[in-house]
Amino acid sequence: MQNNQFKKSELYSFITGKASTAIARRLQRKFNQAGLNLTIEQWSVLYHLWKEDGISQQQLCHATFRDKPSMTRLVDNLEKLKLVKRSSSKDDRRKKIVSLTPEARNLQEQSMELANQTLNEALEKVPADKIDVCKEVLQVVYDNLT
Amino acid sequence: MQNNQFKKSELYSFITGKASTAIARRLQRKFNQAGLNLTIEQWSVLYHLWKEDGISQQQLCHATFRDKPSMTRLVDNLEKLKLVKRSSSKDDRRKKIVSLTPEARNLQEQSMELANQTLNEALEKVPADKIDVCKEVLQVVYDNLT
DNA sequence: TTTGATTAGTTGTTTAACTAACTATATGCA
DNA sequence: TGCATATAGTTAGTTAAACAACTAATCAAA
Repeated sequence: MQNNQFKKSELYSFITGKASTAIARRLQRKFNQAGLNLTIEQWSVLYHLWKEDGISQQQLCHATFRDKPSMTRLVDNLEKLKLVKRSSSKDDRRKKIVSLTPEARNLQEQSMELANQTLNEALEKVPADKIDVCKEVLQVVYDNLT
Repeated sequence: MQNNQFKKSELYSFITGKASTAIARRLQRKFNQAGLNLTIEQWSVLYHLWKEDGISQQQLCHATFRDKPSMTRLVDNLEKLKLVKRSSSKDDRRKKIVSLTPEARNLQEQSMELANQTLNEALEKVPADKIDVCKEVLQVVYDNLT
């Protein structure tokens, strides 16, 4: 079977996502050092809102690959930090629309710069073509399981 | 810069480890369906003990890429489940040696089979050479950051 | 229209991650 | 030897993830 060698040797670290854990820790440390009072999980929600503001919690669940209770609490905490506001959708009153505050917009440039730095450090000495293959494999894995 | 394209398009999902999250969720669901009362994190500790029984918590921290407080609680919970026992090292009384119980040894075969199934499902249609490249990239990322 | 199923979001509970602060033991050097 | 430092592990507090059970709103079909 084609994948046997992979499974035997690296099964565990693939499952536990050591690489992405390492990236997230590095980024979190950069946030803390920069005085950004923001968790990576909160940042990941803002990241999608910067791309498209005013989407529903459900859409954020899909974008961030988290379940509904997790998103409820993330939005709760972002609201406490005054970085987002909830409002009910006029089309569908079940939906809560999550919108960025000006304070959140001010965080975009700095936090994205730190994220880019982190990825540069993570991918140092990795050739672009290998990164592409890696991306592709991770995408297929994700698609296979969802 | 070589990595720009990567960063722009897939930065976020690389950081959040969507692929490894998907794998872990699938495996957890298999454990639950099989009636294995075990979290993936607990399993990851047992996994290393199956490879080498009777190592210290610190060694488990290194193997699983977790910090000391996390390991304290994981071992606490594994002890409650009667899957491991702590004992003090005779060489160094600061060290707690973690040892498998017979019950834990009984879980090895079944859980590893479910883990292998999960990886087969995850890596379906992914050619072996691409998996190798992906592994290599993830290893370099990990090494770059630790 | 009314009833049954679906969808959006919330709440409660358990487990885990991370930081900081702590205890206890071991080590190394003056 | 004695004291500073480092190491192993624990405890406390906050944030987050997963699951189940729940409320409220919408939709669809008889």
